[in-house]
Amino acid sequence: METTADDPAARPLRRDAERNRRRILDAAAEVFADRGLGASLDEIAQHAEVGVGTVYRRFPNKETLIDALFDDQLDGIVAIAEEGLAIDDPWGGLEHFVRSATERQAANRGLKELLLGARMGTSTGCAMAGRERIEPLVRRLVERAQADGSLRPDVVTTDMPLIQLMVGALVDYTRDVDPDVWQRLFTVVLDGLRAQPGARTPITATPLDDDGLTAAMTGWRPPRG
Amino acid sequence: METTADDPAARPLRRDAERNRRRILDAAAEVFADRGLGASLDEIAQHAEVGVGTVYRRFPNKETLIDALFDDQLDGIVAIAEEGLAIDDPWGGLEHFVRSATERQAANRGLKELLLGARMGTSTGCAMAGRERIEPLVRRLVERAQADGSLRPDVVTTDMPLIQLMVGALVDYTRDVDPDVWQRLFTVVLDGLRAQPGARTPITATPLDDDGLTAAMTGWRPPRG
DNA sequence: ACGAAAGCGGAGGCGTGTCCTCCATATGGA
DNA sequence: TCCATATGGAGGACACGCCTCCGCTTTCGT
Repeated sequence: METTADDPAARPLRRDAERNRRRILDAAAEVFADRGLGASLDEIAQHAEVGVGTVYRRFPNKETLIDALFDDQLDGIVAIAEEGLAIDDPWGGLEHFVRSATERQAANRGLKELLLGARMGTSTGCAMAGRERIEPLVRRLVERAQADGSLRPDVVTTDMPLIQLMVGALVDYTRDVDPDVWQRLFTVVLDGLRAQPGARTPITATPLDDDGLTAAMTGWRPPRG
Repeated sequence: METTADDPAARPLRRDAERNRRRILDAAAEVFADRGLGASLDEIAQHAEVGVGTVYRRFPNKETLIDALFDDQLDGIVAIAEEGLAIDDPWGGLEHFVRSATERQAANRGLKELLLGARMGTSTGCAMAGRERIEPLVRRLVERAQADGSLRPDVVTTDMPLIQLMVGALVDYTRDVDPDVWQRLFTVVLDGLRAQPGARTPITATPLDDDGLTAAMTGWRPPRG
């Protein structure tokens, strides 16, 4: 019980091994975040300045590594939903969740892929568990905002992940050109979700110019999984 | 000038060759439409009940085949934009364009990829040309609807392709489970685009249930290009 | 200080999947 | 008939990803 509650009969790792373990974890976090889960372990090893063999010694396969990395990332999303529920204003709570969750997915391609189930045959299992934890919270956020009359009554809980998906695609598409444009359309979507369309929320992010659009269309690293 | 204005000094193809050419074109249209441009020529050959060699005899490479196929598909999109401009009501015109174009992309994955520039290194060149023809028409649709006070003034022309992209991603994600769910969120987006949010447009398509959502998340053939 | 145990790197095996070529064989049509 | 034209599909060339293997290095308890 000296390390953590990780492995019952586990001697602590040798100092160099522990150091490399961290390097790998850090590198993997970085690489998965901006390349997606399709990133190869070779790529991660290189980024960690470590041999592939070392990666495989510590994490028997890619899935294990992903699980190790994203468990707490998923907790982060759950926490966001809980924060949303803690906000008194139902619409504010819902908006907080959708916006913050999207921001996090904008910053982390791997997380997005995990949440939306794209990529990876068996989806690493831990993703499923995460989604199951999130779903009831979102349901409550939605119902609360509808009861309150701020969210249009004809949307349902399952529409929310689809919105995340849409905006997530936009994020992937534009991130290299301008990491903030997605907020423009996000505002539009949010306005479309309101039950009482009092006023439009002003769009603040600057739009893409023609060159930017062309750049987004042509320069586009396919995800691969 | 007996075939069409295809090749200046071209003898007509032998009857069997011509027949196969059609088979290939038809098969390619079908396969690209529902698998995306990433579909392999082997796959197309098989679907056309023809050897791969035959495909390559007629179309020296994949790009040529794609160009041959999608030139008029792009014309179709241009035509939709023109129809939109022919409609008196500016909002109606814009909506006609966005909705119809999206429908077409929903029915044709290859077309979507071509228009949005995902996939294919050089994008086949003809895609660029197509986009350049479409852009000014869309610009006019947008400006007209804004002058008229029906489209919110803070969106710009370059936002339109981004909307197509978002909804297109949704379409890809859900098509196998329920080909119509995308219309739900499309309605939301459209409502968010209106300048005067008089009333919400009712959402008509039925939502995904939990199982449907799970199915969409797990069963997901990656595009590959 | 020293030796065994733990760890390391990265070349390379294996599998997969694509584009495209090649050539023995078949077919259309003058 | 006869040959230019066309066919099919095995397989070459290549790229890429996951993961293993093993000779060498480092750590750490004694």
